[in-house]
Amino acid sequence: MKIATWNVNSIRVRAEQVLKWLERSDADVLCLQELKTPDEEFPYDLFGEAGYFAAVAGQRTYNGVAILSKEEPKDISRGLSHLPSDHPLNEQRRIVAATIGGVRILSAYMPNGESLESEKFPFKMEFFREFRNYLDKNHEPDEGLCICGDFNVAREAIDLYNPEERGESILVSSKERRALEEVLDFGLTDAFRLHNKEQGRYSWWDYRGGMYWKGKGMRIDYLFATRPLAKLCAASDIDESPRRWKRPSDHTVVWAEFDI
DNA sequence: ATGGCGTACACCGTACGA
Repeated sequence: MKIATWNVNSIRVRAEQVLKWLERSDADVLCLQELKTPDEEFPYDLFGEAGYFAAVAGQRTYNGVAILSKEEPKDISRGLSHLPSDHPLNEQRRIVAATIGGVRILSAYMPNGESLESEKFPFKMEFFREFRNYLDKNHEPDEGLCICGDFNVAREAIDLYNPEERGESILVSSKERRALEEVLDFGLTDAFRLHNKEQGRYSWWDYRGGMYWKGKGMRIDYLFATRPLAKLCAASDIDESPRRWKRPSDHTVVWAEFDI
């Protein structure tokens, strides 16, 4: 089972690229973030014709997440379901979960936070805390659970190009890193790092200044697996090729292959 | 990198992303 994740920065703009990547990769599951599109405008038919079901939690203009899968998704859940649906953390469509081929899959788009001083920063921290609570209330670490998405945090110095200059700033601050590690402490393994130990492997590059072509990016998109699932991870990587296509998303694809 | 790009919605600019 090949599982992947991709922040597409508008599904309406990137639909043909998603199709192209699915055809090339033959992925069984693709988690998507930043659809920027309401449910009724999601291109269900395009992916349906290619043999993929879609579990969608869409929203106009901002956010929006989905899971594409060859097998029909079961028990679809939207948002941080341990909180009320009208809770402030559930106003933005950032979480969708479904069971596919016996594996619980989660597509997550964590808040950016803007800056450490921004009023959006406490929202980011609260979202991380409640994300961990969601895991504790809905899952056990011995289950087959795969959490995919854009976490908007670079885990370590090797996950960004300029760790010294950046110091304590958004996406790399000790507060954000601690919040992400608390999510991982549920019992999750970073699937990319199982098979790739080197520094300088990124999943996002700023559009401005041609940062991709300068090799200056960050690893902020992840595929996390519970231990029993991680043991079955035969391969994983970041596929940079979509970042070189015409009119690309600023993020690229992270994927992992499991022997199931 | 932080005016430098891209997307959405609307309007001919503003909000937001990371």
